[in-house]
Amino acid sequence: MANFIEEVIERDLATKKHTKIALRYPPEPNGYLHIGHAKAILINYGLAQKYNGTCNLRFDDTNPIKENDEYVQAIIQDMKWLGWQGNIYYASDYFEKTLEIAKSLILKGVAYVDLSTPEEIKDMRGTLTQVGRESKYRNTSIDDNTKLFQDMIDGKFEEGKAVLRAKIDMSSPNMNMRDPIIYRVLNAHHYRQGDKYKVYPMYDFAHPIQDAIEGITHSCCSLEFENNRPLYDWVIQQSACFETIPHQYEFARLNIDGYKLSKRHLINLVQDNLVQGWDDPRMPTLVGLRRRGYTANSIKKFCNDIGVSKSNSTVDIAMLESCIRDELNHTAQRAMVSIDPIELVVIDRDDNWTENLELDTVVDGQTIDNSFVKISNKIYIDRADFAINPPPKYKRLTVGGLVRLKAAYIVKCEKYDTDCNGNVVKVYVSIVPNSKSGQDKSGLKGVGVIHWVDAKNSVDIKVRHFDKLLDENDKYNPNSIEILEAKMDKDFVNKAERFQFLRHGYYCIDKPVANIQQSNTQSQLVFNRIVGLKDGFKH
RNA sequence: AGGGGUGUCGCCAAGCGGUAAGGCACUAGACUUUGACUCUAGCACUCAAAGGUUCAAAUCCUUUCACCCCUGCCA
Repeated sequence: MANFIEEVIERDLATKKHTKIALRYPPEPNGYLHIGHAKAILINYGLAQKYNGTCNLRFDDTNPIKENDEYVQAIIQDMKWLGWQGNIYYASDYFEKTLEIAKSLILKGVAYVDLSTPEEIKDMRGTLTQVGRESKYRNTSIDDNTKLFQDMIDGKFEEGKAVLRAKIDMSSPNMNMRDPIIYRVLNAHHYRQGDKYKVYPMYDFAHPIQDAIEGITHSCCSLEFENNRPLYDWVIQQSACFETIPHQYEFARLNIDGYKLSKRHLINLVQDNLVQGWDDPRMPTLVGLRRRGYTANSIKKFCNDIGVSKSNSTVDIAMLESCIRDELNHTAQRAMVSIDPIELVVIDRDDNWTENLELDTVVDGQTIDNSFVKISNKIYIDRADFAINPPPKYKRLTVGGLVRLKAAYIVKCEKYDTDCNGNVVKVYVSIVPNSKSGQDKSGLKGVGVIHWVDAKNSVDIKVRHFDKLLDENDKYNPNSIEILEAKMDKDFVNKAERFQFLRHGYYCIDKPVANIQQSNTQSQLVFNRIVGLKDGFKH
């Protein structure tokens, strides 16, 4: 089952239009990559792999004002994390060639220097329903244009005083074809080229040239560039100096319900300190997702599942969650962790009582782990696992009720203590005889099971639960992070990075992504909840 | 004198004239020492709408409607 781009490639390969395909992912280094970029990366790199081609990483660094090396390094790291391999190029390395082509267009009479003000140029462009007007500089002689452009290159014009324009059609219904600007004067320091250049090419001019230089066969980008394709083709055609003629194909960008996938928006969240940084676990950035605990494989699976099409769509976050659950269900270390714990005392055992119990993990009928846990007469259970007035179908501990302590015994609740506010602080239970896990002769069936943590063997941890960063009005959701106190068996803490905390969900030890400075350094162990378990309990 | 795209289940998405794949979500049940996993069953007589062509239309034609993109010296 091939998507529409694969169909094009298969046809091009079958007709020998190309014997080998070449793709590229061309980010501007002006921010961190997010999961929407992962989709684009995986489409391009995935296509290259599937058809035995190549996929370059090319930094589209034609606007020095917004770009820097921190972003370059971060992007390289994220690309590699996703499994990409290939060559790295920089658009700014092509500036000489780009300049040369611009000069040739002047010589061909299809480019001219316009000395109009930005306002005049905007005014002359017309509107969506009105044709534009031709600039008075449109018919300057080739010699004068050549000299004028050299003056631009030499820095003889201030910013905004001169631009190089392609001479196409001021009455085109496509605004991009109304004599688009292809070079502008910029007195900015370029993070790689320094102060070498005073003029910088515009995306529409530079991009097709970059593709052609690298021999790209299929230039895949997102839908909003559809209107730029005629200009892309125009530049390639007018340049007339390339062996391979690249073609542009557009696909819909990713939208996820409850998230806003735009660099601009994410950079604001970081700058406004609404999040801790680019790698905040709530962020849809690749570094954020990674810190949250998502694996590269789960993101690949997700991008594969959502498909490639040209229709604008918004994917349910449940699809992403399903991908990581599916993976971690088979790979995550299981551990019992008591969140918002209350004390539970076994009244018919003394302080010296201890047993070593076997905790098996069975998934899909397969035993994937055997661990051991100690128990004593003082343990912790979740506050939510005890109820004085249980709701219907409650399968946990109630006054006078029975429940099995996972991997241990069935216990009966004898009594409980509350504090002055009526909150339960301690629950007392007795052990049902002959009910030990694995050798149960009690004859009791259908008893609910809850997890627990041995008090003597426990360590305090914090767990962080996350919700959507934005509310339904796209405003910051202050409840997007919740920090809870919990108890964990200290023997399990270092067993893995990613856990399934039994009956809770999948968690990952919090570890700031390298390269990114982290403001809060906690001495206490912190686990991020990647995603909760599906909950079949009908409340 | 506007142009370029897209509309198939709650959400993605196959389908390319021969009688609506799949995934996610959801519902019911089985199993269960995780209310998880797994299993079983259910979930579009209909493809934005209306006409038309055809033995046969989501697929072809016509008209209409809705949504997205384009008037940066951003990419």
